[in-house]
Amino acid sequence: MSEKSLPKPTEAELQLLRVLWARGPSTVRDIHENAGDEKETGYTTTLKILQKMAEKGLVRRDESQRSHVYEAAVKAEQTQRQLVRDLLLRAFGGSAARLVVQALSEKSASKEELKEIRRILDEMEKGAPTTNDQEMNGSRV
Amino acid sequence: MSEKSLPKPTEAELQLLRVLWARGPSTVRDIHENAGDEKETGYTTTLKILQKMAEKGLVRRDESQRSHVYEAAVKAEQTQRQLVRDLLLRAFGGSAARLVVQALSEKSASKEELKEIRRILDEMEKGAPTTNDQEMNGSRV
DNA sequence: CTCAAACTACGACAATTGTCGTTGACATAT
DNA sequence: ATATGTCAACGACAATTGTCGTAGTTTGAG
Repeated sequence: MSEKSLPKPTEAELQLLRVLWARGPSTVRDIHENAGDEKETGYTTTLKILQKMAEKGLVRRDESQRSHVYEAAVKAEQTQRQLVRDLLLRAFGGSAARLVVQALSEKSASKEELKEIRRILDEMEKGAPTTNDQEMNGSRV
Repeated sequence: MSEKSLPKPTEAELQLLRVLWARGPSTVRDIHENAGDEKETGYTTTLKILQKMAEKGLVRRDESQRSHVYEAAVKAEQTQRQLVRDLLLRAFGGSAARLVVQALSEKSASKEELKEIRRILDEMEKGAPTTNDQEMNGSRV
């Protein structure tokens, strides 16, 4: 029922995953051109990282066309949860509350977001009493 | 007034920082013996990492004694904020709300924590409108 | 005084990551 | 059909990280 926890993506890998999550299946060139915010890097660099990711199982590759088409093999929410859990244990001693505080301390505290978070808290107290493994939302990263 | 954003600590470094935050200034041996939850590692490994951290400015070293005494040069909250900001940008497109949702989805959602978070939300909407640089709590990580 | 234990410093090493350059296969426009 | 451009696949490489082993020094016990 659940994929056996794939390796934590590295920074460069995560950047490419973000492109794939946003665009859906794409060619290397498309990924490369859409990934280049931070630092400009060569085409073959992107290619190689994608190949590594395919080996690791982070992406799937369709080789039926000359230009291979890559697709994310992990869901955004799944990966985000993995990263948050990691940070939670590694830096916050498992206290979600502390992590949330720091997250909210980041300028981001827009009124809409605060409202959204309250809504989620409400749902949370009502709905799932203990664990919650639901999938909940839909894409957009 | 503000330290010029030191490098993001690596995993091993963060583990040692956690010990320093919890214990205060300590000798290498103390740090080594208290850090060894996950994986057992040699004494010199811990020593070397601390030396690297001193070079980077993550810790301060008191060499006045034969057994040098190390002390965290970065505050827990400061580092946590840095890590959260990093994750926020890197994996959540800057949306704190989404990060919070994932954080809360981690089993950790104890009633006390939820309550605590609500309290913080309240304070947040009332008090500091924009930034908040207060120190707020006391150690324990 | 002598010898063992504890400590720091230093160098070596494998693994990982990100980055390119080159090569050879294809495709396409002229 | 030839030349130009695109693409995947390698191999090479520097930098970083975590891990030890060893050497040399200092401390302290007997």
